[in-house]
Amino acid sequence: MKSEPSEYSIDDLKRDTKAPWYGVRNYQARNFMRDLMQPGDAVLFYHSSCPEPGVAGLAEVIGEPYPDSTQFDPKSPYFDPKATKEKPCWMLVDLEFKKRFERIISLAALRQEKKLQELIILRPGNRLSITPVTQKEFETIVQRAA
DNA sequence: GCCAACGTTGGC
DNA sequence: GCCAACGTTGGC
Repeated sequence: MKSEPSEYSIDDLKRDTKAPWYGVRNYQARNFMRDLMQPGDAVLFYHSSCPEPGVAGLAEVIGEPYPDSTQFDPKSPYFDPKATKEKPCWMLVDLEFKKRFERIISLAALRQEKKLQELIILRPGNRLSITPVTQKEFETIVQRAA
């Protein structure tokens, strides 16, 4: 899951311990979250749009997906006039902090790893803020942090 | 349903 | 700040 550290970083999650992942407004990313995520799932926390983009740590999904309340709030930048409480459009999950890597696993390092050639986030032009990762990809990345 | 214009993302 | 790659919007 991507986040701009100037908005919300792994250190923010460490401080808060838990956080709702609100503000996803892309259908494909929402579908991954809604259809694939389950409590207990491990999450790679990725810092984007920053001096050193890369995987900054680990989190865990701690509940079923549920409606993102910011879509109903006219004062929120994530307000969506098409959404109603009867028919919510956008979902979120709650995350719990697990680990902050001592060093960021940089995007450059991810690109150098042959086992990660299929990683969605490395595909040209990919901008999705939430993407699935295979078990092997996950293990390869976590090993790099050791 | 097509497509041009526009907005956003995100690395560099 | 630039720019490529998308996604979204809205006229037709």
